[in-house]
Amino acid sequence: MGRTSDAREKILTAAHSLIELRGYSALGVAEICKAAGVPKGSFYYFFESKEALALAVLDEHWEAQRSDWARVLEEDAQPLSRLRRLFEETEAGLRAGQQSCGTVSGCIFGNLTLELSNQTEPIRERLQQIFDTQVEMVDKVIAEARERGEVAVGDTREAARSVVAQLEGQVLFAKLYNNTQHLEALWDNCLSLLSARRTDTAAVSS
Amino acid sequence: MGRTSDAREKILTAAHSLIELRGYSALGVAEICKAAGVPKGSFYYFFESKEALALAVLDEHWEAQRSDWARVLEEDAQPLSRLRRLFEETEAGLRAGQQSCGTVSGCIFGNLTLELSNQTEPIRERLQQIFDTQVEMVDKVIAEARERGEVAVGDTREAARSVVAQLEGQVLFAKLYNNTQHLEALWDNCLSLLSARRTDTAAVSS
DNA sequence: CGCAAGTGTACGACCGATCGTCTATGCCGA
DNA sequence: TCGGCATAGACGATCGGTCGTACACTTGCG
Repeated sequence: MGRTSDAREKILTAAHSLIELRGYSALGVAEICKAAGVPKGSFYYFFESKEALALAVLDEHWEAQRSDWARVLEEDAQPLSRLRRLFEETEAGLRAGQQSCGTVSGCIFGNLTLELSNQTEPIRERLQQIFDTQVEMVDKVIAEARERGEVAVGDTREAARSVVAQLEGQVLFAKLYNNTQHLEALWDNCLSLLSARRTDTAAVSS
Repeated sequence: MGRTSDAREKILTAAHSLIELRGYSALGVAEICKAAGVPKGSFYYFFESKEALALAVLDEHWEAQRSDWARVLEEDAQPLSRLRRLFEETEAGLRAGQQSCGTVSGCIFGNLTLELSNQTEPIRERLQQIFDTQVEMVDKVIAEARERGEVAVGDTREAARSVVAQLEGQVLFAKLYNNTQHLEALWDNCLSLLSARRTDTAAVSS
């Protein structure tokens, strides 16, 4: 018997945009079903629980975003160029989202991290895996750039973590002010984070 | 005059730690009252609504944090030294919170920003004011450092925003991994963000 | 000084709505 | 007719919020 209903996909799609827009806890199953045009009674046929839906949304969206990131970061170009393109595409994506729904919804992974990582262990674990992979993807590019002598960082992993942290922090601001303008600083800041430190830091050590 | 009660303060205290721990939407008024040891019926005598409580918690916590920041940032020391102390104290505060409740609760402002800034306009406005002030306080120190020739940034305001963004991003990671270790990178990253950019960026411009 | 009226504080019970979840059953293709 | 996909409806619990009232304390009159 093949599947005869696309209800699961409709729920996933609706849940994705609603969670992005309104978060997880403030969202009801009934509201998701209504937005998806699926009877509420069907929800628990397709998903074990509301939490299972959240995990499915995370998986689906991460799979899409990961392939986007991979496409950009594994291009045939200079490593730093690829990194720059990543920021440009991220910024463009957030702008597009703002255009379509009037509001900067931010990064769904960051949003759910701050909302749920201390609430449910399964979601925290999934988010950890996602950010681990994000950092690792950036790490590889930074390491490549370092081999070519384009950046001079000690610990590429830590540098990658800082770059992703900067990204999440700026996206937080973009959401708070509903303004994508400051995201333009991302690339410059990334370059700064990857620059060799000036050695006069001893002047301000305690 | 009628009876006096410390219920309002008890509610504020309990709400503060519970919101920090579990967020806003997932939290019920009844749960807050139970933790505070205050009858639920009293809640709406002291607060107009759950949202008004959240605003009061934000105000109270920001007032405390702002005086902490002011104390550190207006010390009689080199500007960069003061900035460094700010990070050290922030890290220490997060560590202390982790010790006391077993979990890194992160920054309550960042948490509520991602959870609520697209939900309720009053809370968004308050959070905007808070982060505006945070950025401004950092801005002043950076400007001072620039006057002394210790950093070479173009737009001190934008630099301050990036520093605060880096802070929020790293705190997000600390919460996600329940690990304050990586917060040690904050000071180095701050220095990087405030360093003059190497001028070979043209090599990777598109 | 004593005591009741008046005033504002504090609170338990309860509201309709909605929460996430489940079970009994309809329905359709094979 | 049969089997399993899909659904309607309702479950108990909890949601944010309201309301009537008992209490504590001041005040003013006798």
